[in-house]
Amino acid sequence: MTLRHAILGLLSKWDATGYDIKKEFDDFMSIFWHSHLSQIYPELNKLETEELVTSRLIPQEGKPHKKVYSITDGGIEEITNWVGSPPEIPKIKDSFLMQVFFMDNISVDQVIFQLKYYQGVRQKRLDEMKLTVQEAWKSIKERQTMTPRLLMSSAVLRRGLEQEVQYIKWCEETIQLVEACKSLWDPDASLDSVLPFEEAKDLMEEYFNAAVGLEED
Amino acid sequence: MTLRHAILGLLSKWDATGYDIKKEFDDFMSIFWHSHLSQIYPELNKLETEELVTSRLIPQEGKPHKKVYSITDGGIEEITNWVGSPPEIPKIKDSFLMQVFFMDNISVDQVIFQLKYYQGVRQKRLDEMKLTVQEAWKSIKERQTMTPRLLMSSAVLRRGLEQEVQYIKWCEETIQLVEACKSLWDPDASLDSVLPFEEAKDLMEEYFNAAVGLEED
DNA sequence: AACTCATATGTAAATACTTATATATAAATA
DNA sequence: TATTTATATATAAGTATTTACATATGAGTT
Repeated sequence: MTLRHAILGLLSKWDATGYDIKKEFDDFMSIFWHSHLSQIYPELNKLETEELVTSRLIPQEGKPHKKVYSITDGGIEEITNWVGSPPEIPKIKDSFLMQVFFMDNISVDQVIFQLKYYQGVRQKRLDEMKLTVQEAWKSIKERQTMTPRLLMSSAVLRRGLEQEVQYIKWCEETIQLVEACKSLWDPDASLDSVLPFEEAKDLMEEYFNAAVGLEED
Repeated sequence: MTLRHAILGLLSKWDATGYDIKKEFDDFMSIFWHSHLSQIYPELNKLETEELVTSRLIPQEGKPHKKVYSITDGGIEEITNWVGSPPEIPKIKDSFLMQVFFMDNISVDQVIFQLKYYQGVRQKRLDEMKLTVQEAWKSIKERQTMTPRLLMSSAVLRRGLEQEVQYIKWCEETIQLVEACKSLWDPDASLDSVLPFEEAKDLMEEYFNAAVGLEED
């Protein structure tokens, strides 16, 4: 039921085609949503039969015709109600964290490789996002205006950015921890090469305290 | 295709019933995964026909019988391959961030209310998680042993914790920003009560820099 | 005494989402 | 020149997920 609100929310800002909506999803909104055209088009149809949106056909030369959707008063009411309704904690599906959770099944070197690889992928994403922010920031300064709309989308953008920054930092610190605890993986290690528990404990405490105070007694 | 890996991963640690797996999902694994029993049972059946797991019936007195699943060599191979396969950035669906994105449709007071409410919900979740960590930590110190398995699940746990901490901090700082920019919402405000652009710009810059350096020129 | 919760396994139906296919043209790239 | 990409809409088929239903018992709560 959230896809309809993603669509209505966008149409409360501008008129748009299904294709436009998809581009918006893939661009800025990818921080918190995604969807395929094959899901967007039927949803727009449903919204039209429910009279939350209306459409008009716009013929184009050389390109396929456009079906431009506009929001109705009913649609505005629906999206406004939803935005003000009690928020829920989204149920996460993070397949990489799941891989990490089961990484005791592979070698330390593989673990470190996976973490480094993922860190790189996230870094690339962060770099792209930073470019977007800088462009947006430039145009805001040129226009010399600040609006609630800009404010709220900036809040979302900051959340997206800091999420990337923090994931990268987590990768880094986890690589360090695993590197320091390497000998735990080796069952054939001689006793003096095995990590003593006290040392592991200290490393872990440091690792946790870098992110959250555990205030334990 | 990830549910099967969640199940196989768990069965690579211990034998379990579908019911046990569901509890594990709802408990520790909720940081990165969730699923319903009505999806877990059919998936276990599929895994059995593919010979990645085997099952045996265990009758119980007073309670329904148990169907305990064990992983096979084929299952171990499958999960090991998957854990070592190239990780992908999960596509996020965060309906709260979407609500925030469209919050220019409601009043400032409602915006602040929504943010405060969500912060509270997240805080409650963090408090629960902290309790779990403290218990786990106590038992680790009692057992005086550290293993790759414990290490990797600790890494996931830390990620979960810091995610909560950061979301709470984001709520706090966003509330402050919105509070400071309140006058933007009021179209009837007299000119001198409207937030000047320069002031808004400074507030925004501070807001972004608290999380990420934008290194702009 | 009636209701809810935890244990335990399942099926059925409905919804949501992904992947593949179909059509049509212009522009850009290999 | 052939392929890919972008524009634009749409359907079909398959997979994944959620919600509802069905059954059974013991323990705890209202």
